[in-house]
Amino acid sequence: MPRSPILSASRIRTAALHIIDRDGLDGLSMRKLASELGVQAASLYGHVSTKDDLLHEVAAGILEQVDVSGFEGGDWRHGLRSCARSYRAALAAHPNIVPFLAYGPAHREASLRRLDVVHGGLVAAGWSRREATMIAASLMYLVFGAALSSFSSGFSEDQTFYGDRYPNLDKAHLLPSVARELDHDSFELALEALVTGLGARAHD
Amino acid sequence: MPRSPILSASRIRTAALHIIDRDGLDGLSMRKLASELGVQAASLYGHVSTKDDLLHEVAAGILEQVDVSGFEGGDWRHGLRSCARSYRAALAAHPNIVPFLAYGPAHREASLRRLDVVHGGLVAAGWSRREATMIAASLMYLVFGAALSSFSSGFSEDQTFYGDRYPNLDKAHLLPSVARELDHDSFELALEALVTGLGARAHD
DNA sequence: ACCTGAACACCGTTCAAGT
DNA sequence: ACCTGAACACCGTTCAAGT
Repeated sequence: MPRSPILSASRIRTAALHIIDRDGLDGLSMRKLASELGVQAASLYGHVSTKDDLLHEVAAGILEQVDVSGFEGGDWRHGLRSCARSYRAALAAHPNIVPFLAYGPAHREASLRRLDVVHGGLVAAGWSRREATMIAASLMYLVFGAALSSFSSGFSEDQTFYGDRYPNLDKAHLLPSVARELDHDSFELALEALVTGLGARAHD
Repeated sequence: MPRSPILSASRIRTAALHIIDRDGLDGLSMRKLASELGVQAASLYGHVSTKDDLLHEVAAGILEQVDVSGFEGGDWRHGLRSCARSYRAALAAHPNIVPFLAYGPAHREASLRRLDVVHGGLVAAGWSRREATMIAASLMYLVFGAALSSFSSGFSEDQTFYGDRYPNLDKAHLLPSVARELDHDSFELALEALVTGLGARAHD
């Protein structure tokens, strides 16, 4: 007979994220979550309205980590770079939830607030409102694409898996161990190319 | 008493993709799929080994549409542009399946074959094997990011939803009707910036 | 050869009931 | 106030049985 509550919304969120990190997005069920919290599934609904809602809350917690302050200096190149890196790091810390995060980010309060800052920073740097929107979108494409279709996930440790079917591909790059570093470098290359490419049409 | 089979693997794939397009990825269940084919759920398992397997087959059918022939001319800029556009178009035709497609594309035969062509084209144009891999990755990031975190999905028709909370955001850009065009233009901007940015370090 | 009916082990969610 | 037990309407998948 516990005098203080076992459950709380934040304890539930933490446990849910832990399960997602460990077992994947499909590995999270309300029953498993409850059992790991030492409780019955039905008990969760006193603190959380729905599974979907819980996921949105977990998602918001991750978005909260994204640091958008790089735009404060007035240098849009630095703002873009630092924001992109921070965003990517936040997503890479919890790769399994990215597919959910990517779904309808526009409705998310935390997402819009950050988008607003990026947009404002770009306009302050001389871009038109329309350009600012498109550049912010490009940034999102890159960040979510990198987090999602990441090279490091999905390659086989077994080199013979690829056989000789792909003559051009460098087999060494398909090793998961190499792929993590390659993912990082590819993201940096794409980010730098984007900033350089945008610079070619900048107003400064 | 039908003399010819009702079901076939391809009829099942077509119906599955139709349901995904209409009801979303979560809207596809084996029971619903069976019922729309006028059959019991168990019957599907004579033609398809598993739901996951079915999804992979549907995914392969979409990847098949991606045209990678733009690299044949030897112009890597044209190759990159045409491949990116074709890829994006293929994904945009079936946005609901993109989260699944993005998951572990590296294991997919169709995906690897196309990646091999892109890689070969880049190397033929003078990029190193490592650069070619990173550029191909960048391309994937952009394409999947654009297909997934697309602006056109997720914005509210209701302008008052956003209130005055986001002073910088141009409210007009949040309209779904405008967002589709904005998505296209943003993708083109990012693609052009990427090609330009890469050109700054090209070997030609 | 192809499809069905019934079953198994799961889901998310609700709600009266217990403490 | 907080948690439980049982139930409802779903899942994916298997398998003996029907034609």
